[in-house]
Parts: sequence; C-alpha cells; structure tokens
Amino acid sequence: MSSSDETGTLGKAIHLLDLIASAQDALRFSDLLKLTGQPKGSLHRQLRHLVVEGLVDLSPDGAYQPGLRLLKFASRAWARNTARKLAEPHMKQLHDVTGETVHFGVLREAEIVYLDKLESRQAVRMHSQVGNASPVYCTGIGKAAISCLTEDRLADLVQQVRFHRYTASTIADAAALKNALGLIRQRGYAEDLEEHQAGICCVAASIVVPSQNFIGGISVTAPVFRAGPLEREKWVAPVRRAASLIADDMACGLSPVHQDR
Amino acid sequence: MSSSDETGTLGKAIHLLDLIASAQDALRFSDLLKLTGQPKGSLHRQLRHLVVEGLVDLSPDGAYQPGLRLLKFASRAWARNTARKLAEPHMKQLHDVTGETVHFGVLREAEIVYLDKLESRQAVRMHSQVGNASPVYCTGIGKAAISCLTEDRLADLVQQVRFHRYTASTIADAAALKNALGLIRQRGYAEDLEEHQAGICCVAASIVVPSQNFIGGISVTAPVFRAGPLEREKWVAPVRRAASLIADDMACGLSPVHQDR
DNA sequence: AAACACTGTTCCGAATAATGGAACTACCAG
DNA sequence: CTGGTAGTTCCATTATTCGGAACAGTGTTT
Repeated sequence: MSSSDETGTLGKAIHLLDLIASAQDALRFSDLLKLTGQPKGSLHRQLRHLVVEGLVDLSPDGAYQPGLRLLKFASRAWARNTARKLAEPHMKQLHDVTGETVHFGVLREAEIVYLDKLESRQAVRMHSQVGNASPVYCTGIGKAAISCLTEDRLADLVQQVRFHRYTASTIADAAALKNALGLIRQRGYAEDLEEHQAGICCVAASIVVPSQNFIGGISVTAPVFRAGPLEREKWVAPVRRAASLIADDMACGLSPVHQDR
Repeated sequence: MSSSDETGTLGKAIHLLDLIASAQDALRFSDLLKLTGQPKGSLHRQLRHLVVEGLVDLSPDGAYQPGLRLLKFASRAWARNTARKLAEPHMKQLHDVTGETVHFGVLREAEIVYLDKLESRQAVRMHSQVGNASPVYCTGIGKAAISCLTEDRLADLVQQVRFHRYTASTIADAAALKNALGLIRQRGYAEDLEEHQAGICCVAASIVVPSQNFIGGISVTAPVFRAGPLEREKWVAPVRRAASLIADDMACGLSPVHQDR
C-alpha cells in the first residue's frame, strides 16, 4: 500500500525491485510469488520487464538480484547531489578535529541514507556505508533529524517504522522513541550508544534547511572503547558547529565552492 | 527505441530516468518536453510517478534530478555482487605488486560499469569511479572485454556505440575499433593510451566466465609519466595473472571466500 | 516407467491504467 | 491590460496490464 499507491504500473514494478533489493539473500521466482501474492502471469511479466531494463539481473540459476544498471543511476545521483558537495569540507574539518569516522546522511521516508563517509585510516573498504539506508530510530543522525520534525510529520513517519531490536539497547517502540526525542531536542544533539551495532557509538547533530526541503545530519562515530562519556562530550561542540555551518552553506542559495561548471 | 522496447510502461519511465541521469545538468519540465517530444499530459504523469517513487527528486526550483532512493538500491546491488567479492583479493594483490590504481569492471550493454577500485594513497575521494559507466571503445577494460565476444555479439554491440572523441587518441569509428581489437586478441591484453582522459594510461586484461554470463576485466591505471612502455610491459603479466585467477575463482562454482552467511 | 510434485513459461479475453489533446492556472514582462 | 512562457488538471479514447488456466521442463517417488 505504501509505494504501489497512486503510481500505477511503475509503483508495482519498483515495489518488486524493492523486495528483491531488501531481501537478505537472492530470491527465486517462487519466493517472489509467495512474497507478493500475485498471479504467476503478472509476476512473470513484471520481472521480465525489470530484467530487460537492467534493473534486475537474473542469474543462470534462476536467482533474481538488483541489477547493475542501478549503479550507473546511483552514481549520477550521488555525483550530482549538492548537499553532499557542500558538506564535504565541513566533514573533513570535523574529521581532522576528532580523528574519528564522520558520516553525513539525509532523511528519506523513514530511513537515513548515508551520502558520504570519511574514515580514519582505511584505504580498503570504502564504499561500504555510502548509499546504505538505516532506520531512523537506531542511528544518531536519524534521531537528530526527526527530532526537528513537526508533530504531524513525526507521527506520520513513526507509523511507517517497523521497530527491530538490533542490540539490547535498541529503541524498541514508538513511546521510547518519543521519549528519547524529548531529550535530544533539549540537548540539541543525539547519541547512539550501541543501539544499532554492538560496540559502536556516535554523536550526531541535525541539519535542517527548510528552503531546500532538506532534513539530515552529521555524526562522529567510534568504537565504544574510544567513545566514553568524556570523549563524546568533547565531540558535541564540533559536531554541532559542523552541522550549523553546512546548514548555513546550503541555505545561502548557490554553492560558493562547486558551482556546476 | 532501445530501452523503451518491449517493456511497456516501465520502459518509458526508465528511459525518462536515464535522460535525467545522463544529462550534464539538471533538467526542467520543458527541457524534458523537448527531449522526449511527448505530450505535456503524459510527461507530467510519468514524472510525477517517478518523483513519488523516489527515483527522481524535484527541487523547489523545478529541476529534476536522479533520486536518492537509487542509492539504496545500488548499494544493495553492489554489496550483493559476487563477482566483486571474488575479485577483491586479486585486486589487492595486483595493487600490491604494481603500486598503481586497480580497476575492476563488467560489460553491460555497450558500456563498462566499474564495480571496484583500489587507489594508491587517497583516503579522500573514493567513491568517484565506482558505479560509473564508461564507453567500451576508450577504456582498457572495455576493449579487452569486447575482444572476447563472438562476431555476432560484437557487431550488435558496435552498432549501439556512439563514438565521441574524448582526446586526440580516442578511437573514433567502428573500423578503427575493429582494427584495435585484432591486436588485442593477438597480444592477450589491451592498453588505453590517453584515449579517454588526457594524461592517463592503463593496461587491462579480460575476464570471461561463460557459465556466469560474465564479461569484464581488470586493469592497472597510472598517469602517463609513470606509465611508459617499460612500466606497462611490467604490468602485463600481473594483470593477466589476476584476470585469470579471478576467472578461475568465478568458474569454480561457489565462492570459497564469502559464502552468503 | 508411470505418476507426481515443483518451478517456471505462454496465452488470451476482461479489467485497468496510460494516453494525449485541450482547457485551465500561475507568473512574469512589456 | 495583453501576450508569453511554464506547469497542471481533466476526461473520453486507446493501449497495456491483469490474472486465470493451460502448458512446458525437471527431478523425485512409487
């Protein structure tokens, strides 16, 4: 009902793509039959269309997986994104000050999509987080971002959320989330204390630019043994400053740094 | 005619998305009206569907851009890709041996899509090439990959290519390409001598795994002043060895390294 | 070998969504 | 006020999708 609403044929196709992309492992035709509950004929045609268009790849063994054409589209979306370009220098600065991993993400529906990441010393697995979508309720950026929503929008969003306990400290229901948001609003920043991944903490601040319809945030992340109360305390001011500078840059119309050639 | 063929409504929508993603800068409604030649009503509905689905973002100023939802899809496509996972250790090895940038890419339609990249010493702009799609005729991996196609498939593919002179040495027509492929087949590897980007050379070898429908390649890239004939000569054997090892790993059924949990 | 279950593919009348011309709104410039 | 440009909405017509059912291909049990 959510995504196949009011978008006709395209909505149904994209819903199918979403199922394929969100699945833990590769799905076969009959898995999708069960998941969608659609008649064979319809499902078969939809999948064929997706495969011909390159949005879905069909392995010789009958497994459907998200297609490589998506990479090209996404690489353009990323390269063209002005928020990301503007945030970059401030991420760099925050990274220099703290020496820890810095994330920049934006709110999309009920998830945080990571647009960029600066990692300590790791020339190896870089791409990992970029493009990843995480739930709002268990990430610092997510909680910071939604703490700035109006009551109505927040209520709409919370209804979409499916809570899942990733760790013992994960916020597990809407009431607990509402509670946490109160404190976040009061303090002006959010923390994630091993709520998504055991052993990982972060301090995050929201970035909101109404004129650009932008709601997101920036965070400093570190393993728990390098992120005690004292360290986190020290990150608060730099994170909030970076967030504020990015918001300013975005609000003041055109990018002063990279205009589009 | 190419992508909106036999895929009905979805094809038309994706063709539109492709236009938006491929454009140099952001397009407005009337730009798309000219580009597609469609009636206003139809175009407007198609765009609305794309926007509601999150595949396209509409800025407050009326500019259409590829949407952030694509990032999530692509990140899954990338994370799930087994060829990439298998290639990784061999890329690492090749990188250690040569000390230069290593690329791994796959043939999709008439383009090479880069799946991974290991860069010399650059913790900064990582994501850049990954997901990028480049023409076959002016990249080492591209030429190496298509040199292994059958006559028929090659002819089909060459017909899709729109030649564009990126530099003075770019291969500019089908005849020149056919010629170059002869030499590549004979030598067993391909070179790109500033054919795509001035000042950049590479040595590439093809990776072909018929059982997986896989056609791609791996390459070593360097600025021209570090990639003279002697250096390139030294890269040939390691590149070919890496390509061969990756092909072997892919052919032998399941991944010995990362099985899916 | 025959019967069976499982998986995927093809077909075609009925139901539905897309089409596109035209009328409508909003905004700006002269 | 007039004309022009940009974008949105409407609705009868038309083309596409829908989905039940029949039809393969493949391996398994009796």
